[in-house]
Amino acid sequence: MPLVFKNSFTRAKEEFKPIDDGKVRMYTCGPTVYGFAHIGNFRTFIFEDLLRRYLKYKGYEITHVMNLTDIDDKTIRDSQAEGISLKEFTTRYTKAFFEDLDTLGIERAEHYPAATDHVDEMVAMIKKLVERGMAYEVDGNYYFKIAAFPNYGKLANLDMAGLKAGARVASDEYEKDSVSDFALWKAWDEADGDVYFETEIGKGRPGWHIECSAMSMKYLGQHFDIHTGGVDNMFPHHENEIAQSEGANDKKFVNYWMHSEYLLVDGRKMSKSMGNFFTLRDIIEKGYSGVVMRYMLMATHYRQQLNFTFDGLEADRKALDRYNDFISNLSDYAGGESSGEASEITKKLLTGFETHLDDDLNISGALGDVFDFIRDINRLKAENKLSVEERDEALAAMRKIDTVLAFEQKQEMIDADIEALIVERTEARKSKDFARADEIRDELLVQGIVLEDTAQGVKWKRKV
RNA sequence: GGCGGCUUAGCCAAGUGGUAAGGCAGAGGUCUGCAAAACCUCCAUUCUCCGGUUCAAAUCCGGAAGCCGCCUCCA
Repeated sequence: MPLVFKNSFTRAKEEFKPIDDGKVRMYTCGPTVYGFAHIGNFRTFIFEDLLRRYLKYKGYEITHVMNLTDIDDKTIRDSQAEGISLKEFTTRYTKAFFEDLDTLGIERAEHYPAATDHVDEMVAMIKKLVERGMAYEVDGNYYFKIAAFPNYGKLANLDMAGLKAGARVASDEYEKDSVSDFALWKAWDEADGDVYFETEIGKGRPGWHIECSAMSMKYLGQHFDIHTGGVDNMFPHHENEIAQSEGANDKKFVNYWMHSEYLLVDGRKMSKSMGNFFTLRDIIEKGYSGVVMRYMLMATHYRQQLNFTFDGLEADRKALDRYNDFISNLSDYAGGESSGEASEITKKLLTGFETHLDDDLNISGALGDVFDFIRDINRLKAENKLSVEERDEALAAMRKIDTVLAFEQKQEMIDADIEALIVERTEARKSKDFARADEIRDELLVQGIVLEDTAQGVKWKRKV
């Protein structure tokens, strides 16, 4: 089965063929580190994690770059409001961002270049664009000349000639040749305070779009395989990246563009004024673990809008329990007689899982295969028709697909006092003191420990 | 005004021509302390509506309704 992706640029599903055999170079638009990232941001990062992990599963060697935007209007404004340096301010939120990635089980990219560390590369690129007649300077500001790039608008399918000069164009940009031209470099002004770079093209700071072009080129070359991001970045950001990169290099920039759809909350785009705005930290504080959020953000196909609700999160918690209970209970299973069916069932899981993910990361289909497998193996187990070898084969398959899903919860050691309570409860049950036993169980639940009385004795797990 | 997407069971969600995956909820059952947890079984003659093409349509074509988004802050 060939691996197929929907390419936003051609608007068609295409077989994935890397530029270099067995290797994938991909770029992802990362966060602007001026606050805690919200769950909509993480929907995109989870999609990219699924893509990355599945490419690795398929045996590709990945070079993945995610930029950190640590300079822009918002970072400057908010750091000044706090009276701390831009660096101190963005370092705080960069650290928080990596903590959040860990919470969600998102695998690290190979490179996380920060914009402020790559101003030289951006300046070089701007100079090149000016030399080639693709950019011009007005009062220390540099703009990209869209008229010099005939393909502009091709990604977003916009006809620039038909665009109206809308009310949203800022009035202070009157000096541009065309309202559509975008800033590559912003000359220093008083509002920037001590935030500026002294460079060959003057004192100022880079625009947002140029950083992704300059940094992707530095780490991935002028032409690479996959560029991802949220749909809202398609225009103008990615359109501008194409214009800058191809304008500077005269070479195709990216082979496959992949965009993830929006996350909505209660059917609407998140906004602070609507009261439906959540950071990952808000969700964690409400008692959900990162892996539940991971499941929710991942379980709906990346090109479908995902409506976030707490009811949905509860349902996902249960589904995730089923996944983890299966692995845990199967690991504890002592094995029985083989019925000869298990190998076929396990093979079906792997085939189905791969066939679905090969089809533009059809995760819902893949999860359907996983839950089919869980039911089929549980049935054999209930009838004692699963041998030790078959059990291990099934577990190995689950571990294999979990390198992509990363849903499995390893049960770390529990505290001595919790252990003592579990022992006390077992004693209480022996002496038929069920009131005390239930009291202890409820107490442990508050601490996030769920107990299960099985024929082989008591089991515990952490609530996810 | 221009461009794009979506509408499948109570909720979430796969399925792009061959007769409706999966999860949650619900019902029944196994185990058990008439418990919890876990596990098993059942649960859409039908895919927003109206036409059309076809031996065959949730899937293709035309039309209607509703919802979401993009058109220079935005994952």
